[in-house]
Amino acid sequence: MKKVRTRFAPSPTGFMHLGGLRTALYAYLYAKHHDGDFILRIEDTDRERFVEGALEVIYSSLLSSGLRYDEGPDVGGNYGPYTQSERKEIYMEYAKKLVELGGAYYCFCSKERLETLTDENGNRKYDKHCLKLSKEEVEKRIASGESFVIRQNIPLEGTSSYEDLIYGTIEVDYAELEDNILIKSDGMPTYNFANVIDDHLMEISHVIRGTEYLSSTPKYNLMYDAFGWERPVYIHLPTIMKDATRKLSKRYGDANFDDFINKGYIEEAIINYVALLGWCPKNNAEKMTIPEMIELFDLSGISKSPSIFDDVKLRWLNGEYLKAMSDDEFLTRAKPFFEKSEVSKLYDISKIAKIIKSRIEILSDIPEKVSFLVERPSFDSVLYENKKQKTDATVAKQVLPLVLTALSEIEDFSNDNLFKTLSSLSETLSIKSRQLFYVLRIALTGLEVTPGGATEILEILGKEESIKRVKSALELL
RNA sequence: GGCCUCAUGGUCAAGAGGUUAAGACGUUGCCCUCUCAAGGCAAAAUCAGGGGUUCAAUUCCCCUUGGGGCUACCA
Repeated sequence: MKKVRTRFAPSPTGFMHLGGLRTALYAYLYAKHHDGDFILRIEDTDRERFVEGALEVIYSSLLSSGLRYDEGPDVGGNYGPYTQSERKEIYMEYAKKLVELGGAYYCFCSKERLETLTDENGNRKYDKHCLKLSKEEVEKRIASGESFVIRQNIPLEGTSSYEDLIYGTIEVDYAELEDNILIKSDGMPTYNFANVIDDHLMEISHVIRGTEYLSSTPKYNLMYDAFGWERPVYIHLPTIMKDATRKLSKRYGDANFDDFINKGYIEEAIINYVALLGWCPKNNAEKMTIPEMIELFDLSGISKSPSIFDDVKLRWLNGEYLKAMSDDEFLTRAKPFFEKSEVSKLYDISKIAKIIKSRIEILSDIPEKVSFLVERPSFDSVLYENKKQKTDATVAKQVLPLVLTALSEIEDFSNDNLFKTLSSLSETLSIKSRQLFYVLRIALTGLEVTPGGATEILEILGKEESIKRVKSALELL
């Protein structure tokens, strides 16, 4: 059996689009599931769209996502070069061959003339005007330096048909297709041409890409046929949507991998979530590692309809990854986000990390969650009032002074010890420990809701700061 | 407009003629609990509409409606 070779062929736009990332992931999973190769090819034939640093974005996003490619511009391989702009001569050579085979022809039409071809609906279809030019005339005009393009010669009638592994049989009438440009006047190929030549030359067995190519694939097949090449297997993927009517767009930052990383999502969670958009493994697994996905990946689980990107679920999944991390790993990843706040200078962030891990979904939630540790609170005493806990300012007034003395006598400010000592204090006061902890927590933080309980917060604040805070809370009462 | 294509809860989705129509996120409630999370339990919520085919359609066919894509010297 032929070796499975899939490819991811992004154009260097400066972003790693999440839709593109999913396409890359599926191509990778398919290849690896079948012990095949995954290839990266850069489609940079549009020179006007060149973006500085865009290649690095592609390389690093793929790598940090765990999608290692077997061949590519920066890792080499036997089918290079893997950057289309470096393959210009190859395309020209094959374009000329296609002209000889009758599958394409030179065209000298001016932009002005093409515009006269526009119909009442604003659509334009080339009229094969230059197809009737004799070989001699074409040669003469090229020799004289006239600018030209090479167009695909598509039959005027007939129907083309192919099998897509997701969508089934696709039939399109040739009459619907235009004699689109294969080689531009700058000598560069268009996507329409380059993808065919490269996929064949690089021996890509399965072409995995978005549905935007579903209806133009017949054009590509025509070329495979004209050259006498075997067509690849096609696997078209449904679109990822922002909402019911809009695609995920790079523009708005809702589709950009790096933006998600900067917001404190972790790579594994993004990849995992994106894998689930349009694919459901046989065992219905949701949280999966890449090796597990490779094992489970199957085309029958891929859906045909577009799916809407749900960042609420992504956040949840990211939270799952966070919770599953060891404390050390979490701390390492969370550190940059702690450092966006003053807390990292004032307290032991490893202690904060422990209590916060299960209370955030993305790392960028951290600074806001811990800000109360930086600023000593000022608050109204109504905060002490809580019906369920049976507390209010009166309870606070009664309990807090005694807690203060207790705190100043405690040497071991560990959570366990604080809990034990203060619990027994509540017993001697014959109040519920939860009442004591509630008012203490309020006194320490001035917040109705905090990450962690009173004793955990005491441990983080330390003896000195804790006492200061309780004192100042008493003054406010 | 033409062509291609899609359609199960709010979202991701399983199910491929006979099911009490899975599961997850979210929502709501309860339990646990030093607040909140986390964790546990439970509940509400779906087959777009209309025709066929069939003993039987969410499942097959057709139409309608709605969504997406293509229709570039962009990919």
